[in-house]
Amino acid sequence: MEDPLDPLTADLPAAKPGRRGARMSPEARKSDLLARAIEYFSEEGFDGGTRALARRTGITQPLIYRYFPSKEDLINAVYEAVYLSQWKDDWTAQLCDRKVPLPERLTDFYHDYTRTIFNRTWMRIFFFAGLKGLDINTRYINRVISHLLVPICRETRAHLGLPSDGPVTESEIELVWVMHGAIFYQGIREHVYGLPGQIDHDRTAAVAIRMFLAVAETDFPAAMTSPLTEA
Amino acid sequence: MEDPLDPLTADLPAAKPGRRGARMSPEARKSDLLARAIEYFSEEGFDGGTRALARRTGITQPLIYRYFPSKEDLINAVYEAVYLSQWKDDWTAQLCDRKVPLPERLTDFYHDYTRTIFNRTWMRIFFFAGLKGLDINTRYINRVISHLLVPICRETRAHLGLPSDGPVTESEIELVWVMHGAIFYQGIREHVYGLPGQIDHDRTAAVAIRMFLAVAETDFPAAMTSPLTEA
DNA sequence: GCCAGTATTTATCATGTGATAAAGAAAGCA
DNA sequence: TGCTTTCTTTATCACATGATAAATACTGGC
Repeated sequence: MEDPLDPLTADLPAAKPGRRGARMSPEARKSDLLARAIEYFSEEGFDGGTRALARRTGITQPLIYRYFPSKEDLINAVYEAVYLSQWKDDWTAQLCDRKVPLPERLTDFYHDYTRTIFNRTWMRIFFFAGLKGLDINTRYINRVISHLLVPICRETRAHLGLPSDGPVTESEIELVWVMHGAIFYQGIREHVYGLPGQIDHDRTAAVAIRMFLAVAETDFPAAMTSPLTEA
Repeated sequence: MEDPLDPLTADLPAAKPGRRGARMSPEARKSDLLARAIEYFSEEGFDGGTRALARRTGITQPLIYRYFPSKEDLINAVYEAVYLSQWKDDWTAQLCDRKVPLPERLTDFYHDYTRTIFNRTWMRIFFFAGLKGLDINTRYINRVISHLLVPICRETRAHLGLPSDGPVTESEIELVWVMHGAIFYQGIREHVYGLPGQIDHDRTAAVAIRMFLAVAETDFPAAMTSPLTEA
């Protein structure tokens, strides 16, 4: 049930440390509750009840409302902890560091990135939120596009010796989506479908990157002047 | 809210045809209710209430229980209609028809396949079920592996002139997953993330197929003798 | 036109939900 | 020790849920 690879919930005691409701400082209680909520909502979805969450946390249900005014506020705190606070601005910088060859940059980036997002809580909450149409999901995707995919397009142009001044087109982004989707889908298989996770992510990501670079060489020139709208 | 591309829910009247509860034959009522349930659960998930479903269908809530003994039975009927009954055995045959060149077979297959699954109801219910850990999801994935991915592996071997007798390895399947995931991910972007669907699926699938075939040429020989377990 | 059959509704139950108010219990400080 | 603070629980509300039983209203056959 618990994912040892997830830094947000990894250090939680198995079930209940001592007896119920052992008095804690507000900060400790709140952060423990938040970690439990991340774990719990990633299993049950946001329709999971506050009573079951309280039981898991080792407190009574009304106590939740002392630390979070409403269930919605608690859910927002979960988003904040799982997505916003785990995003690294380094990723964009890393992708754009032309002192390193692009294939290596992509390999390094996806190594880092998948280590952040390929865990049960991140993946599952992401899809629970997506299905509910919560804006956090849309905003995250837009961030992926603007901070990761578009830079990759620009770096790919440079890598291929193409003129890099014009705006990045939808067609170029679409090519990057193919690579990105192929890699991301591994996490879906493992954590959403629940397939046994014996995939070598780095190795498979390397394949997807090679695939992308091979096709980009032939397709990017045309994609740059695509009739589709810009991004 | 409604998806004109989904044959299962396409011919539903806008909201309520006449007044509430206009008497219908059991067959007509049941099939209408099922179609509404597919549409409704694909929006709200399986935690959606029976009262809201009844309102959408234009009947009262207890009437649902005349046609389906429990909510669970209704959900099972939804699975049956969306997944089991829409699977085409032709797909495997089509993939294995060596009279046609493999790239063309893959293109044709993914054209058909994505026309079946790239709609709001199919995609969303698939993920609702996956997150709930319902076995229908696992069974479907296993079917995809055995009836689609493994055959593609065998056909790829033949296409490349490799010996095709040994068992298909996990490494080979992993390479096919990269292609399959890249294509499938388009549907996720459109229907789960809710991004505006201006993607040319056939065109992007063609890119993924080319990527796969290019990498397969260099990677399949080694993958065939991978140290990983067989499938 | 009436009556039997059945599709549909109204009324209701037991349970579960998010949330609130008041009572209790543990800690810090004089 | 006693008092104040505040962390935690008990008791409870209003409402929603899946499901059942009885009453109603429509339809077809005679």
